[in-house]
Amino acid sequence: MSMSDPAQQAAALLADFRAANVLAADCPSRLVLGHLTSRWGTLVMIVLATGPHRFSQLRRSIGGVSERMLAQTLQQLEADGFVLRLAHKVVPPHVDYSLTDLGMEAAAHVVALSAWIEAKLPEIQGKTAMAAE
Amino acid sequence: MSMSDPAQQAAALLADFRAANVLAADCPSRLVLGHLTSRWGTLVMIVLATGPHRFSQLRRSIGGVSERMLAQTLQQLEADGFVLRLAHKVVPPHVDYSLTDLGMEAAAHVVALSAWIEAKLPEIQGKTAMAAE
DNA sequence: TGGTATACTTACAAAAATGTAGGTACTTAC
DNA sequence: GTAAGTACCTACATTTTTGTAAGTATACCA
Repeated sequence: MSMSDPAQQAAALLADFRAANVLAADCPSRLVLGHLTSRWGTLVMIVLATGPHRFSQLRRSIGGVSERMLAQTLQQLEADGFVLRLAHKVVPPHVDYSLTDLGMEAAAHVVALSAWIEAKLPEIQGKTAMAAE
Repeated sequence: MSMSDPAQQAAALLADFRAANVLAADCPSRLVLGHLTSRWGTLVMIVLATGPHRFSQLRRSIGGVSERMLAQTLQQLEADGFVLRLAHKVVPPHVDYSLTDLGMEAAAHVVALSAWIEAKLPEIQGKTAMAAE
């Protein structure tokens, strides 16, 4: 558990040469991965990949999100630079959400994963059989 | 909120022609997506994508996992047919975990996403600046 | 004889995520 | 004038997730 393990020392040393490593507990990439793979984050990216949406449009598109969670998720994705928020100064409010270039790249991966799952679901469920949860 | 909205009815109708849809709250694909994008599920897939591992080997490779969470995560992934568990009947126990063919396909997407994040982290952090959380 | 290692499971507790309900400010439709 | 729509925020309660510690059975090492 201490740093007397040579294998651990070598791993720590290697980490310095690597920009980021999701396997390291304290690597910032873990946070980003967390945002992109969060319960609602993934779905928001998938919907925005089809084009810009307004807040309530997103809410209606994503089955089960609450306003609170949608707002929170959008803020995280905006902070990471994946989502662009464009508020028109009118009343009632009108806000458009869209993907940045960075967001589009990220979304591509997320969309690919979810599309794969949707396509393979029958096969996956076949194997799962009666396993619960 | 009721089903009197024609747009919602159309969406519901369309869903019947689609095998699976992660945007629907009750679609089973959501569960699978959840397993693959869970905090530890993603990391397990990433490590297993590099080859078979034993339980404690996985535990050491993935910074921060507890035994409890690793065991639970592996069971989910096994139930979905992504991971194969091979227990040798010896004492002390020896169990090998590896990806099934299905698991390798799934892992490819997860690995692509995490690799992209690792590569783009500097750019992402640059945009994030001082945003917390 | 005691400590370490393997691969777990279980009970309990703490932490984190999420939902619910209410409020804001204003406008259009009925 | 009343209800609904817009895009949120805040407080509070509940649910879910996750961690911690202990236990299981056996064998190897000193």
